[in-house]
Formats: sequence, C-alpha cells, structure tokens
Amino acid sequence: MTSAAPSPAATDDATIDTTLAALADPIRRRSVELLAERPRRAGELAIAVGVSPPVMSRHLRVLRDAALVDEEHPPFDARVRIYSLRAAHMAELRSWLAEAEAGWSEQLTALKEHLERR
Amino acid sequence: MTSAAPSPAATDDATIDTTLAALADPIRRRSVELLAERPRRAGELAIAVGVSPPVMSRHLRVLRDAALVDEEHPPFDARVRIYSLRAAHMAELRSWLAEAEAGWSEQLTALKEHLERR
DNA sequence: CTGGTCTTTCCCTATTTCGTGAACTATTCT
DNA sequence: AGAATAGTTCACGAAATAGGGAAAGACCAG
Repeated sequence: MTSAAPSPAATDDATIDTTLAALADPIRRRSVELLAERPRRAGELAIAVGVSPPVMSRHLRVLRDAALVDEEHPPFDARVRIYSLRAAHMAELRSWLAEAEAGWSEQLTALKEHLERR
Repeated sequence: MTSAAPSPAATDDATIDTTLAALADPIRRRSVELLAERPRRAGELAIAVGVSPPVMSRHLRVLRDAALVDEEHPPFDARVRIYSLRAAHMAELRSWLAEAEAGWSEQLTALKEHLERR
C-alpha cells in the first residue's frame, strides 16, 4: 500500500508459511531427506527423485526461497551447483510445532482418559 | 480410476503430505493455534480468523481430512459443531522433522570442525 | 575454437485451490 | 407451523502452481 514498503530481502522472505508450503510437496520433502544425509548436486537429486532437470531446478528454487537449502559452487567445477540443508529456518517450524503441542498436551491427557474409559 | 479403488478411509488418509499441506495455509494454521488453546465452535473460529462461514467450513474440512481436528456435536445444541485438536497425526510430522534433523546434526558437526580448523 | 556437460529459464497447457454468493439441511425458538 | 440460527455444500470465475519440452547460459575438455 504505502510506497515506502519495507521490501523484505529475498533471503529474509522465509516465514513459517513458506517453509511449510515448501515441505508440503512430496518431491521437495524427498529432496530434503536426501540432503539430510549429505549435500548433493542438482542433477544427482533429479535422478534420485525421478524428475527431469527443469522440474528439479524449480523445486530447488522453492526450497531456496524458503531458506531450507543452500546453493554453492564447488571449486573444481563451476558448472555444478551443490545443494545442502540449512537448519536455521527449520528451527522456526520446530518452535511453532512445540508451541502448538503445548496446547495439545492438555487435550492429550483428556484423550488418554477417554480411551482408558472405553 | 478403477471402480474397485482401495478407498482409504477418510480417517486413515492422513499422511505427512496431507498434514503439511493442511498446515501450509495461514488461515488453517491460525485455526490450529486457536484450537490449541481450547476447542471452539465453527462460527467462533470463522469470526476469530476473519473469514466467511463457507470459507471456514472448507478449511475445517481440510483439517478434518488431515486428521488434525476432530468434530463433535454438543449435547445442548445439535446445530453446533465443536472442533478440537487431534495430536495423533502431528506426531508423524514431528518424527519426520526429528529424522531430518538427525541428518543435519552430522553436517553441523562437520561444519564445526571445518570452522575450527580454519 | 568446437563439442559436450550441468543447470537454469521461458513458453505453454492442465490441474488445483481460494473466495464469494446463493441455496440447502438440520435444529431450535416462539 | 413459521421464522431464525448454525453450518455445510454447490455453483462460478480468478489466481497460483505443477509439469513438459525447447532453448539459453555458463563452463570444462579436446
């Protein structure tokens, strides 16, 4: 609305919204799982998850915008892009989960009682 | 496709996929936050999150399909639907997160070593 | 310089989803 | 019975997103 918008930087654009939206896709989540083991190249990921390079590239872009992965050029071959996991913004998701679970714990107690009474 | 589809029960249809997809929406996540405090009626939620009843109803349907919330009719007024949180399928998300984080911890260790060696 | 490799971007179409407004079901109140 | 309430479902069009394939950009090897 106002002309003097805060204009959040692309790197800072990662909210819980974008994090969850990024992880909501099976291919992206699979990629994250693979990257959890060790950093990998884009093409390696494309083959591993079974998608074409263009599709993989776009999914990696989403993960990058969500600040879930980090892109880097290896010194030996500048064509290659090596992707690795960033833990930082995942912590935000974790804290949100923990907060929500705090509320559940109360209801969990009630649920347990309910189940035991059956 | 085939007429004899496995037809997964609506209650059992909750995978991590659907869980994350459900939580990816701001309105739905806000609803979950509100339900974490205490169970609420559908209309109450609609007003709280600032959406029209039809929209709220649909979002609640998504949360219900994801097995994140539970619907129940109160004894005093059968028109009302009271929604409450279900913790069960969220545990799946938590375990997935923990698994992914297990992979990160190794990389964090390696990173620390790398930084200390410089 | 030329060919081959790794990855991304662009154009296009198909599918999904969101929100609005009207209509509908079920239930309560007078 | 008749009107009002609580909530859901069914139209519709608008917007975002996913996938495929062609082509471009950047780079290494001969």
